[in-house]
Amino acid sequence: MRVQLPAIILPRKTGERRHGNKDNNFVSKNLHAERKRRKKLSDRLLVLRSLVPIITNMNKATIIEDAITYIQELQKTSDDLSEELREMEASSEGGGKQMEMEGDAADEMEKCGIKEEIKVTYIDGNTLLIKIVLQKKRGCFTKLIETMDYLGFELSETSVTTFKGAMLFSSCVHGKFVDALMIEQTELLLDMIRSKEGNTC
Amino acid sequence: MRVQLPAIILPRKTGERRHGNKDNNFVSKNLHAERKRRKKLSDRLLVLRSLVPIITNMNKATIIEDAITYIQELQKTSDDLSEELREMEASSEGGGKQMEMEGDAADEMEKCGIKEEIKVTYIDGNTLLIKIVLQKKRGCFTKLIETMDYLGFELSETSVTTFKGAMLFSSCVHGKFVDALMIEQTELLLDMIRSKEGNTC
DNA sequence: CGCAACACGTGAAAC
DNA sequence: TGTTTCACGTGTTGC
Repeated sequence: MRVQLPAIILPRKTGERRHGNKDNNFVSKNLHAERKRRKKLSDRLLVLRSLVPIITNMNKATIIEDAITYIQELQKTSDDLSEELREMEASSEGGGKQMEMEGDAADEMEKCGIKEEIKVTYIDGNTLLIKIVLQKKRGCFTKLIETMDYLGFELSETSVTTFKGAMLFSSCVHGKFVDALMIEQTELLLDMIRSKEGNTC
Repeated sequence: MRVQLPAIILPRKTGERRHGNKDNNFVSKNLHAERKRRKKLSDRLLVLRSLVPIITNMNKATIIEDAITYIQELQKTSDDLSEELREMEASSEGGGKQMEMEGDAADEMEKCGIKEEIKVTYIDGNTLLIKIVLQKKRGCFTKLIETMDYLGFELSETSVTTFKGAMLFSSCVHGKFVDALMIEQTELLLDMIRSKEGNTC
C-alpha cells in the first residue's frame, strides 16, 4: 500500500513536463485553468475522503468506491431508522382506532349538545366545588387528577360519570384558596388539563 | 449548462491525439492501463452520481461536491433519527419516574394495609353494586371503564376516590346479569382490568 | 524489471 | 467571441 498520511497529502511532483515549447509565450491559455480545475477536483476528493469513515485505499477510484458504499449504508440505515421510528410512533399513539373513537366521542358530544366546560363554585376559603365536563379520552381522568394534584388540591367526595362520549367530573376539593382567584382561572385550568392530555398518550 | 442525458453519458471523443510517434510499436505500454484506470474512475463517478438525488451539475467536481453535501445531510438526518428514536424509546418505557411513582404507590398501599380487591354485591337481576380497589396507575380508570363497557355494564352512581396510592371505585351498574355468575367471576374481572392496564402505557 | 497510480500539458468540444 | 470541462497520451514515481 502506498504510504501516505491520512490528512495531509504530499503532492506528487510527477509528470512535471517542462516541454520545450517553441512558442514559450503561447503555452496554451488554459494551462492555469486546467491546473485550477484539477486542484479543485483533488480537493473535493480529499473532502469526500475525510467524510467517509472506512477507507480501504488512498486511490482516487477506491475513495469514490468507498464513498459509494458508505452512501448506500447511510441510506439503508436512514431508511431503517425512519421506519422503526414510524412503527414506534404508530404503536405509541395507541392505534388509529383510539383516535377514531375519540373523534366519535367528540361527534357524539356535539350531536347531543354537550360542550366541554368547567365550573368552580366557591364554598369557603378551604373548599371548592368543581364540575368539569370533558371529552372522554384515554387517560383523561388520570391527567385531570394529576392536574388537581399539581395545583395542590385534595379531592374528596369525587364523582365521575361518563355518557355520550363525555365525562362528567365533580368533586369537592380542599386546599388553601385565595377566594375568587382560582375561580377566575377556570379556563386556564381547563387548558392545563387539555394540554396535559396532549403531552402523553 | 452542458446538454447531457441524465443516465447515459455520451463519451466525448475529445483529445484523441493521434500523435505521430516515431516508434509506433512502443506507444507507451501503460496506454491501455491508463485508459482502463480512467474508465474505472469515470464509472465510479457515474455510480456516485446515480446515488445522489440532487445534482446541480454534471461536472466531475460538482458531482463530488453534491455527494459531499448529500453525505453530510445523510449523516445529520441519521444522527437526528437515532437520537429521536433514543428519546422515544426512553419515553416509551413509561419513564422510570412513572414506574417509580407506581412502585411508590404500591409501597404506600402495602404500608397502609390496603390491598387490591374487587367486591360485587348482587342487587337484582339488572343491578349490581361493584366496589374495586386498585393501585393508582396512569390510565387505570379509563381501562376500568373500558372493561366495564366491554362487559356491557352501564354505569350509574359512580364514585371514584384516590388516597394513599390507591384508587377506590364504586358504582351501581345496570345490565342483564345471570344472578351469581358474574359475582363468582370477580377475580377474573380484576385480572381483566389488570391485563388491560399492562397492554398500554 | 514491470505494474499501478498519478499529475501534467494539450487539443477539442460544449457552452 | 472566450471560458469551461473533458479525455487523452505521456513522464514519472513508488513498490
